[in-house]
Amino acid sequence: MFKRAKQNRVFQDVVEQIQDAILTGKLPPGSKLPAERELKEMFNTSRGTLREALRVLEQKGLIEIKLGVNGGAIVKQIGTDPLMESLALLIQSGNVSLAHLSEFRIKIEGSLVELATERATPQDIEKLEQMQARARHCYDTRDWENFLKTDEAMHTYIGTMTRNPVFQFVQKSIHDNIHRYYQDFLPMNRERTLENLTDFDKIIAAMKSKDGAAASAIITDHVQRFHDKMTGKHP
Amino acid sequence: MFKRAKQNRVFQDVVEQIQDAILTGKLPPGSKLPAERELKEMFNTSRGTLREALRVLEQKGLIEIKLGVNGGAIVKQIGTDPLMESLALLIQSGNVSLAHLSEFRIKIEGSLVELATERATPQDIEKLEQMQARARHCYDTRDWENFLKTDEAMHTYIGTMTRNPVFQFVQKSIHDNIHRYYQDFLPMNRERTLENLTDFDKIIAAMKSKDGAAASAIITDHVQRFHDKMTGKHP
DNA sequence: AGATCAAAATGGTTTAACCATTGGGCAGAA
DNA sequence: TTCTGCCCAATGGTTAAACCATTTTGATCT
Repeated sequence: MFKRAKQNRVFQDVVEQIQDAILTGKLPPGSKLPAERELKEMFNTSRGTLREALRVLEQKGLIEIKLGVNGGAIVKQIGTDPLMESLALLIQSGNVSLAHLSEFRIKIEGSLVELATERATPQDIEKLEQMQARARHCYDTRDWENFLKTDEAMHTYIGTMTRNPVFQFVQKSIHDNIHRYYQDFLPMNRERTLENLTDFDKIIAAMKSKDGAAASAIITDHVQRFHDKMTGKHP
Repeated sequence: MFKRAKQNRVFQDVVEQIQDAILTGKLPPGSKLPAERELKEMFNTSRGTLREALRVLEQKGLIEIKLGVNGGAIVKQIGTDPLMESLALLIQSGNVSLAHLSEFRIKIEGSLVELATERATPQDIEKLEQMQARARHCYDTRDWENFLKTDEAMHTYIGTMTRNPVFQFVQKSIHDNIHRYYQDFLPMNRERTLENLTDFDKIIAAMKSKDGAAASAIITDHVQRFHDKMTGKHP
């Protein structure tokens, strides 16, 4: 019949008011909030309490705080950073294992490539081919570090080709979190890089012929092989 | 050559130390931190600064703070709540649309059901059939509210059948965030509920015969139809 | 003009006090 | 004895005032 009376901590009220103003666009990204000593007056609270509210907003990724004169709280463009951090916490806590993540990635990357193939423009294909050429050059000159960077950039670019930020975020967060823990076990040798090159050749070819199913199958297999190698070395 | 010297705000150092202790298991879930006035001495800092650190840890979902005597900061089991909150922020900010979410859901739910089918135990099937019976009873008595609850419970249960928390989290967060904004447009009528019942009949049958591809196709179509109806009413 | 330094604005930290909530214990009534 | 009501102490929540650290601005000197 009755709901529990709301526990009202002052700083939470401040957080809600500012967050509301940001989400409704009254405080657009890039705009600066008044100085702490002014805000304190506006909210009729103490500086300590106000600062607790700012800490929360900062942690949520809604504002960024700069030092010095003309410093202060600046409204940020909302991004995926806090999401990534939370995910990393989940993984580090052991509530989610790398095997779980990897399994998920294997499934999702197939769908992602399929969607990317459907929506690929000629410019996209061209861009991918340029990147693939760069990767091949790295292979020829045995520049493994840049090969890895290019490889990652290609995966990321395929993510943007979906034109769907959810796929992009999920791919990036899964990829980052897997590699953060696996990179020590990444043996970069001729064999593996060549395999990578061949796979991407096939994927680009499948995309060119608009064969989403084929592209999906290739990348699924590609990611699966990576998964097997890593779990083999790190059981 | 040199990295920028780290901006060391005192409260950040406190956050890191406590977070470290939690993640390494030195502070297991359920354990209680010392009182603020003790922690303040241990870290050799002021209470205000210490409280800023606690606010951050609270926002990260690592601790929970209780009031009164015997109150204090209690280490929480790390869960998906902060992740869900960040995702909700992204959606509310307009950086991610419901169409994006829904498209993602259509893809992921298929993979999820496929995996669930592979791993379904006879007990799982039995559980699903019980829930389906309950849903049918709700349909017969026109109890739409409980029908919806049962429907959601079945989706969630299929998520747990994957035995992979990543699938479970992604499914739950996507589902929650879609329904939070769509529920006003949910017309619960005989036709739609019957359709739901029929779909689940088919899915359970496919699971029984271990036909993951079929189960996947059915649920994908199911979710797609939901998506079309919602976007039709709310373009 | 350019270099140098001082001042002011602003976030970061400290201190000390008081308020609010909660749980436990104690005294008195039933 | 047992229940009720009250008070007390521990603990988080809030306030106030001061000082420190960083950074920009601009005035001054060369």
